[in-house]
Amino acid sequence: MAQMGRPRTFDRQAAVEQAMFLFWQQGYESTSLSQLKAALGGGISAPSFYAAFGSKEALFREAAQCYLDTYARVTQCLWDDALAPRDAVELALRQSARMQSDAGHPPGCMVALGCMSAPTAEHASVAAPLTASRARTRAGFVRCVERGVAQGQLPADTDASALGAVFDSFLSGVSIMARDGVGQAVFDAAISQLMRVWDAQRAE
Amino acid sequence: MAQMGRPRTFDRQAAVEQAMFLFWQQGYESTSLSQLKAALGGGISAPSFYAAFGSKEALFREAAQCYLDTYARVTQCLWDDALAPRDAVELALRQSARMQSDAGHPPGCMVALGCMSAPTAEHASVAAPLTASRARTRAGFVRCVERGVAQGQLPADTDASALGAVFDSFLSGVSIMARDGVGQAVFDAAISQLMRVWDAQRAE
DNA sequence: ATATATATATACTGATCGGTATAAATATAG
DNA sequence: CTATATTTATACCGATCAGTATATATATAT
Repeated sequence: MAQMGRPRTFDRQAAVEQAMFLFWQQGYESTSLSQLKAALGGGISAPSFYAAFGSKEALFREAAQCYLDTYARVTQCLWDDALAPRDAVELALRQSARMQSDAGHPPGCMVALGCMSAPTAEHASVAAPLTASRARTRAGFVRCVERGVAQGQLPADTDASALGAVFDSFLSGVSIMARDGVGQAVFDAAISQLMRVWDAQRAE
Repeated sequence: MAQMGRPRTFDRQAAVEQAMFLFWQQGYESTSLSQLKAALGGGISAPSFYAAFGSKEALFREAAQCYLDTYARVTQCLWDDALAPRDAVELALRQSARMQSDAGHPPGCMVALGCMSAPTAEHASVAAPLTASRARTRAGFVRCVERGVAQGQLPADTDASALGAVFDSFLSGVSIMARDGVGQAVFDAAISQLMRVWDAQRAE
């Protein structure tokens, strides 16, 4: 049977997505309830907001999870053992750089930029899911390097955490460059250069 | 002759530095006047604040300039023609990564993290000096690559903007990793790996 | 001493912050 | 129909936001 009570007049999931775009653009603390209420569902009232989402913090958590379930999937290939590890790294970099440069949403990656989303001590815990996601991606790069070693494509004395950090730091930096208006073509050419770090390690 | 009128009871330059640390940690929008008043000179009143600095925005500009004149100098070597271009790039990376990891101030780089310091449209212009500094550093990396080409250390068909973007994006990413607690030793090892991008380009 | 200049302390401003109390509107369940 | 469940609209809450008016304190200039 369907839901009892008066039905809401806006699409809840669409509203979460609109909130995600606002938080993606401005971060948690700099996005006000007024902005959210004005944007969600074309404008909703305060009681509708709290009835639907509970609080600003709860909505941010939903919006962050929405991002992780969609846009953030571009780096999921780092955990795909069916891919050669070098291919997985390159694919993650290219897919993420392309996503971050796409029109239709704020530039950069909400997870990377989220390290400044809730910078005061008071709200630090709000951005914890984003912090965890950054750690996961970092571990994914390291894991690919370790797979490269295990499969004999990289020498046994390879410093996996250092090589993983090279790829991860580059990718985090793409968010800042994308915010500054650097375009996708530059990222693609840069990734081609960056992959030589892997190949140089291999040749030794 | 000395200053007329009642002397202020706090060190103005020290207060600018304390404000710089707060803005560095939290960004422009997330740092409140209450926090600034409580921190500056061990606690000052609102009229003292406005008499000394004019406004929150004016103080941020001073704090940003203070950063640019001190901590941000680590990348100045990118413009030093007395250095071999490859050495200049490596020195900028190592000096910046070390500075960003230093205790005694917030982790990461205020310029890089400043891309989320004033994320709303209302205050976007406040962070303009930081945006300009990022563009300058980016141009510095490209310039070093171009010097490498001009001096015959890199082939003539080198894509300077792509290679420059590799170094710049990596360095921007260091700010995010430093915020996440990654230590300086990892950065140093990563930089050694990253410099192979230059060497691989040279070998062709 | 008086005038001038600057900084201070106390108190306050309107606007916005995130969030809520109350009650009317609109659906289903029986 | 009535009872129940849920969303809505209007109005409001105390707290904090960045910033200021007024008057007092403390220095130099003459």
